Amino acid sequence: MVRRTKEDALATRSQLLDAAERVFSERGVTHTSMAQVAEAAGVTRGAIYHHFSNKMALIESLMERVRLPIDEMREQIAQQPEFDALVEIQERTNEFLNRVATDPRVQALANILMHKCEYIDEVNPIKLRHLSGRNDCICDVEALFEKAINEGQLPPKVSPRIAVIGLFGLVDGLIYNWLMDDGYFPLVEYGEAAINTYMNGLKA
Amino acid sequence: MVRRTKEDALATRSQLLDAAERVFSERGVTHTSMAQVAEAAGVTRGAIYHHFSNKMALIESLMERVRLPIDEMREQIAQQPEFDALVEIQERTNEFLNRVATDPRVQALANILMHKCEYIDEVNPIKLRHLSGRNDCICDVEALFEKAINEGQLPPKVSPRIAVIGLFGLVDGLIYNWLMDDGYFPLVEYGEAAINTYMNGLKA
DNA sequence: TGCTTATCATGCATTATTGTATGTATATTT
DNA sequence: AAATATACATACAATAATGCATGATAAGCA
Repeated sequence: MVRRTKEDALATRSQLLDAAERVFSERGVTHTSMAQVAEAAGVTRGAIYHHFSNKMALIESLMERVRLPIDEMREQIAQQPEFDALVEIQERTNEFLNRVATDPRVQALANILMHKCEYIDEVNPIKLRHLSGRNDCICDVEALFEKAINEGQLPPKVSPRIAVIGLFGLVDGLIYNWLMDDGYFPLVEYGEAAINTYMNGLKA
Repeated sequence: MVRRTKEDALATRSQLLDAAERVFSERGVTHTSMAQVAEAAGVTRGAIYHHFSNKMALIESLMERVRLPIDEMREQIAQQPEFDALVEIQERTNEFLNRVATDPRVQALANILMHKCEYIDEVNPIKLRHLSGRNDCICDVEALFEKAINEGQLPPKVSPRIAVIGLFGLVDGLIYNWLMDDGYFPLVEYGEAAINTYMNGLKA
């Protein structure tokens, strides 16, 4: 093609990211060549190398694209301090499960991260960023658990640290298994039930 | 080298599998070439291609090597019908966590499966075998949950299906997160606590 | 209006990896 | 003891992917 306008270039960039998201999620990151991404986006490799210096930069941009809405959500939640800490935890996790189950883009990203991407040294920056984002969420929820304990919603013997590690393990594991064998079980229904069970166990 | 005896050949094969396990777990499956596996095993690619037709066959053999002990364990457990279903479930899961945390070979395999291997179409047979093995375990535990419900250890409103999905999600998620950020939390201690919480939640 | 630069396409050289073919020496068989 | 098959090492050809260099065309700007 020829030189397009700036908006067109932005659109091309978006198309490339969309295509990468799809193709990576379908065929795996390292098993997908830049040419295949380009083809899926309807352009040539030249377009990719113009917008992204290499595959890792492409992936980084993919991650950056979802980091923004996540951060927004965290800020938004942080602004409205919730009355009931436990309810907030449950609502957040359920909301998260729902997003994974219904939003195809979130689902594709989760699939890439959990099943279509090898964590090797080269992707360390991406991994670190992912872990850092996770860690922020973990801290949020841990604080909520602490609040719940202080307000007597949970017995004081509960360790907020262990509670949050278990909760995140449960959520991640549910999503991991659900993505691995799609349709094996209804994620939202079973997931909410399992999380409810876990939260009840904390109260006992 | 030269022609060795049959036992030597078997040893070479073992070395190759050991090396593959290590190197795959460290650097990822697709990011590791056959030459690197051979080098780690102290042989050349010729040795690999003599024992395994390609990388997929090598991985399949890796999986086969752990499937045997797992099946043995299942049979062994099946032979001694346990008195207390819930205790058996807990003991099994704790045993599993312990194995992952302490046995470096099990740990390497789990790491490969969860973090160092892209699930693409080509590894479908491996994935299917993995899922089938999982499914057997899931059925075992589901039956145990049913038994626990029938014997009044759990309230009848509990769905054994959902219970087992949640439990496996929890265990897998704990291992997944622990492997992702090694040393982040003590797997056995926190894991047992979280599982205990979950099981208590089922009783409520 | 003319120059510069952004947006891509196309072609090329390099590299890495794979699979196989061949070689070789020894174990195993007859 | 001769023949054969095994257990590898080595060499080679084919493929594919990457990164870059170059080309083309129009947008943005003075």
